[in-house]
Amino acid sequence: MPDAKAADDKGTQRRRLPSEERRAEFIQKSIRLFAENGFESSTRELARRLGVTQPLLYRYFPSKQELVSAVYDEVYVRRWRPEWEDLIADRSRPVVDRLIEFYGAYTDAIFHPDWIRIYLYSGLKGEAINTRYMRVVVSKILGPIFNEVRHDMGLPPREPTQLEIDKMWVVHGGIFYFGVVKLVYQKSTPDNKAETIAFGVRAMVEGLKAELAAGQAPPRAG
Amino acid sequence: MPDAKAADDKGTQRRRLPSEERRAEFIQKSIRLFAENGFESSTRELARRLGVTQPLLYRYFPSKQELVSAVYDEVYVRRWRPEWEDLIADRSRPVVDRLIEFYGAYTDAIFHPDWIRIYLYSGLKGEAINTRYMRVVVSKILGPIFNEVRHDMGLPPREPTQLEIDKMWVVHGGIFYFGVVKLVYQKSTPDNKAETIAFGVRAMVEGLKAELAAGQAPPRAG
DNA sequence: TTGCTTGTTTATCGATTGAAAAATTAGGAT
DNA sequence: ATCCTAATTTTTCAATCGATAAACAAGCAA
Repeated sequence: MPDAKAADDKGTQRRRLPSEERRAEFIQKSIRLFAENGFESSTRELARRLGVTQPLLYRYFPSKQELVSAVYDEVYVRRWRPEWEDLIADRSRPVVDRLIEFYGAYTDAIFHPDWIRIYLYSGLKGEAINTRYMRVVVSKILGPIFNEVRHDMGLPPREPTQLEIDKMWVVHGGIFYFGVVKLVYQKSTPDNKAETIAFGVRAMVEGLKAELAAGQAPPRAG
Repeated sequence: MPDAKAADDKGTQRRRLPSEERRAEFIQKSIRLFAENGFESSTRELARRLGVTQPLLYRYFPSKQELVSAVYDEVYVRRWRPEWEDLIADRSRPVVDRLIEFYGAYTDAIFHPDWIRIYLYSGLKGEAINTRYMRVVVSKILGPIFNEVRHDMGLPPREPTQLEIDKMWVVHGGIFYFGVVKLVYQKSTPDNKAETIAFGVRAMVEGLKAELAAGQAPPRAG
């Protein structure tokens, strides 16, 4: 019994991890795997990457869907930085500067193949968390930006209209989609992220200001 | 949703279609199915929707991958309208007008859930056709727009730099992503497409002009 | 009618999937 | 050493997948 049986144990002897650690490992490797191959990736491939057997997964997650949900939570919820909201609202600095810095930090967080691909996959699946995330973007980013621009123009805050939000989506989504093009389609790293973001921010702020000024101007005859 | 079951065994007697017609039917139903559930959708589900049995597929396509390729061809290649290129280049009209009309027509063609979802799915799969399509966008849309704006400023044409293309991607991709948000994430129809596009086009043209004018200006001391 | 072509179905295979049940074993506590 | 708990593996199952081979049947030609 102390006699180790003829071993294919090789370098990889069976590692025994504390429950919480193993669970975290499953989630981390799942993020990578699901990002690469979508959520239909097999649990066996996942186990293979972890160096364990497939049924072990079901010790930690009652079903594959539960694992997927844990991945969503990690990717969507955990990467949001509450200080971004303060950054946007810091009126001691010019609004364009703030937004350039915000989008720099925001894209630092989300311009990773794992994040972007899981976001796209889950969006295509129609997952509820995706809809929830979009509402967060509107309420924590686009809405606040709208009112910071208004404040910069000396206008009182108000709720943006759907059309105004949609116009902001064009630029916000454009910055995101720039990341998609670079990281997913071209599989490369953007080497001019800062300049491209600055272009987008200026376009958003100036476009928005033009619209708001036109809406504010007295109606012309015609 | 008609449930193809015993009920319509009577009404729908076995339909025998000419080879070409049946093949086209397979492709059309595949577009819908793959758009909904991704390319891992089963051939049995496809056959069910067609009201035929699954092995019939293999009379028309040697493998599922061949069917997928046929879908790509239909969706990517067949929807491109060569007249778009003339529209962008029509110098008898103001450049902003042209671009607003172009993007109106372009989004009329691609703002359909089927197209957008298949585009996203194939992009995530890293299909070669996706890369090819992106190059078409650059050479037939972004590049020409760049030089139309330059012409509008009285500047001679030249190849855009990568940075300039990337900046244009932000707006172009923003318009596309606006469609993604509406059609995929919100599953609704944009009711303000024209105004949103006009906003994007103005932002692209004015932003580009500002950059080109700055690049053109004599260097300042400092 | 008979016969032939071809569109379609029936039956089936081997591989792969998510998942359950039961057997094993690592490793700290006693 | 012995025991006990919990981490891990072995074994297995029922569905489902893409694909093949062979049987069947609709419709035109003679």
